Amino acid sequence: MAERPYTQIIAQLQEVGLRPTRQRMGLARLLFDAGNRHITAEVLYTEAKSAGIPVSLATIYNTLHQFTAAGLLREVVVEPNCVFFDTNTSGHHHFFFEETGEICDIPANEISIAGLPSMPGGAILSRVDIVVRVRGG
Amino acid sequence: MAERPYTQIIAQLQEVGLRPTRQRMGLARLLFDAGNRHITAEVLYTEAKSAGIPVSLATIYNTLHQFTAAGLLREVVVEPNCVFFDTNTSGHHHFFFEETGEICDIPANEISIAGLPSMPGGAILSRVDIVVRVRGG
DNA sequence: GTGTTTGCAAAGTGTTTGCAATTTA
DNA sequence: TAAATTGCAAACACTTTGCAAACAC
Repeated sequence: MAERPYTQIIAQLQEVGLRPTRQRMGLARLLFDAGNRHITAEVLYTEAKSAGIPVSLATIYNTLHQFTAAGLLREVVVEPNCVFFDTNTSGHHHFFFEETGEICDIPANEISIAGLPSMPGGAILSRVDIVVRVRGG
Repeated sequence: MAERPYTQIIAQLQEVGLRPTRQRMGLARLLFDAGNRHITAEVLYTEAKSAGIPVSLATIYNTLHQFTAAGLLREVVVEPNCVFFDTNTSGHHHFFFEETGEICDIPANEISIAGLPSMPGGAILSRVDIVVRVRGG
């Protein structure tokens, strides 16, 4: 996969109101230039280190939350103490492999909800998360 | 609501292979004698204290996990650092109120999945969790 | 220059563990 | 009495915070 030009990464960050700092650009490249990813803070930190991006764990957390708030990432929580950040922010759902603790996307056309429940008085639908938990495979 | 006789609580615990200790019986009463509940470890600890059940937080965690393993409870994880234990273990789903951090049951007949995805090679379906996230209400 | 971002190390949160004392059967 | 259970306090993993130095504009 060819690297995106820096100008494009800079534009992506500026569009959501984030200054294109060295750390954010490096992390954006790791996150968004390799197809859909489901990554934890620790793993991203390790990857950043091996990629030679000078960054601290605190900044990893800051950046992941800023990217999430900006709509570049989606947070996926399946198990206690296991938070993934998903680079696919479009409506889709996940398989969760109970043995390995990993998740993967369910193709959008392979699942849907029949009959959304009526919202409890006055509530507004925000999002529907479906997790299909599987063993083995 | 009339209290269940102790014999019934003892039987319930023995059925799943747990010794009916003072702590487990007290917690079982708090958990199961008040309809469907979605409770956190901390809240159960507080309730146990006010109910005069002599119990430590470590035992709360042990007991919740033992009850879950025994099928008396179901663990529901929606947000990082927010684990609920649900006394309703039959197949059903949840609303999550983003502002208050609370959850509540979705009546079973009000939601269902159209078209389960094909399992990734060799995997066996364990469970499907649906969380309908709402704001306000 | 001014305001934002970063890194460090410390603090925080929720949960688990090790082990001696207690309780159950 | 033997085995299971409990409580305490310490350890733990993960995440957040405070503040000074570095950086972007």
